[in-house]
Amino acid sequence: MGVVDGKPGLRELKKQRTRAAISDAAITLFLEHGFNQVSVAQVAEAAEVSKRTLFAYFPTKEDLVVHRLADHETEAARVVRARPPGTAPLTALREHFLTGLRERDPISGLNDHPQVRRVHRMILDAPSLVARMEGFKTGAERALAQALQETADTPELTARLAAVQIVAVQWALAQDNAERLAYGEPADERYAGAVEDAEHAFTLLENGLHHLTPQR
Amino acid sequence: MGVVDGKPGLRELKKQRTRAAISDAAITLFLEHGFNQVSVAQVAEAAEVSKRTLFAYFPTKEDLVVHRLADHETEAARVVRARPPGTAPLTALREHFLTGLRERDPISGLNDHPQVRRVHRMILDAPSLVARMEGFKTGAERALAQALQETADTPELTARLAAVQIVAVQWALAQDNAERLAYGEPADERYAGAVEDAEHAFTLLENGLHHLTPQR
DNA sequence: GAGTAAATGTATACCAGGTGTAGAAATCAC
DNA sequence: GTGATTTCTACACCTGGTATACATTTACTC
Repeated sequence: MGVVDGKPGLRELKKQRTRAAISDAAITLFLEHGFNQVSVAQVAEAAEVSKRTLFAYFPTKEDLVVHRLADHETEAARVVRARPPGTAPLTALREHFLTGLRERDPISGLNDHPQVRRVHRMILDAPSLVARMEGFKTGAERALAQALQETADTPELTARLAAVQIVAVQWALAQDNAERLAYGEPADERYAGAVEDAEHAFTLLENGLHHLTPQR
Repeated sequence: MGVVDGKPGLRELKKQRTRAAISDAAITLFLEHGFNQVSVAQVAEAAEVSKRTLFAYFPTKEDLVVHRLADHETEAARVVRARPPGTAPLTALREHFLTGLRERDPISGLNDHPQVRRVHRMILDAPSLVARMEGFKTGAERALAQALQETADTPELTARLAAVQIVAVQWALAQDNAERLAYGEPADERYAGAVEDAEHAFTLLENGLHHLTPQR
């Protein structure tokens, strides 16, 4: 029953294999023809599995894509929890984001490998997938809020407010990078600007928006 | 063709009437039995219209509900654009939000009329409707970013970052209020706390998160 | 006021995502 | 092996949404 079972068993093994086969078939087909252009029946056929079985492994068509990104949902929360003692949450998060940029982590929007870009394009072209990504943000907010509350001794409301701000900003930064890469800018060329933007964004988070001038 | 036409015409009139009939039938049925428990065919029948006609007026089932909230998508942007000269965007938005609380605007989450609460419950119970609301947030962010950029002489990135933070915070405040009301707290009783929370949130937006202690 | 083009509504059939059911087949424990 | 349990499958079905082809209504022109 547990995730890591002492007795893998033939059953568990086949399950994992089937799951991987379905997921692989799905990604391959989706990348080739587009998410909306491929039916779940086609995916099931390609994976040599019945439609019903497919839905036993992935409750919705969208899950065939997004299950691979599930880990990222709690990433910010984990970073906050794992920060070294004496470090402010925002500092740890900024450091982590900058590391992501440096390593071209796809989540930072700064990875221009064709594979990654094709995945990105596939998601943007399918409204239902975009909606699921939005849902991810909500999950990330909740997890981060809890992490802040528990590890930074922050009141519930403040934790929630901080969490939604942070998640929104990180998301915006990543989207901005991805958008520029989609326009053809190479990642290495964008890197310096991405770092600058990230620094600016985290500074804004720390110091607030009072610089917004009243000028009209 | 224009929204306000000198010649309403019988055609236009009937169209509006049909549209209203469909929308009313939908809301009534959805509130009574739940969004997912009512099929569009039932709505069409209740409105004495064919299914195809229904979809000519509302492109998706969700639109039967959310078309009534479409105005709110650009509300924050309008507030920023309409602020008196010499006023900071955040000041205008805070003022507007507080006014919403005072007037128990449903968008502030502080309206406990049974109708409003039932609508709220209906939305929360239907994942596809929740997803649509998330989409609203995205639209609100975009509109607000543009308003900030155009009226506050803010760089594009800063405007976007500020916009996502502001929208996220307002949404969180409203959700928090709505949640408490859903738990039975009367709006009048919650009012003072809601104002306090809003003030706190906007202060946080203005002054930043540097108060988040590193304490572990 | 009659005739006609355009817009609107309808019936019907269809596609895709997703579920319920009952039973076949594989796996496991003994 | 045998029996119980899980997993898979085939099949039928429901619902949201679209395509087509046709009927009806409205509005404009003369």
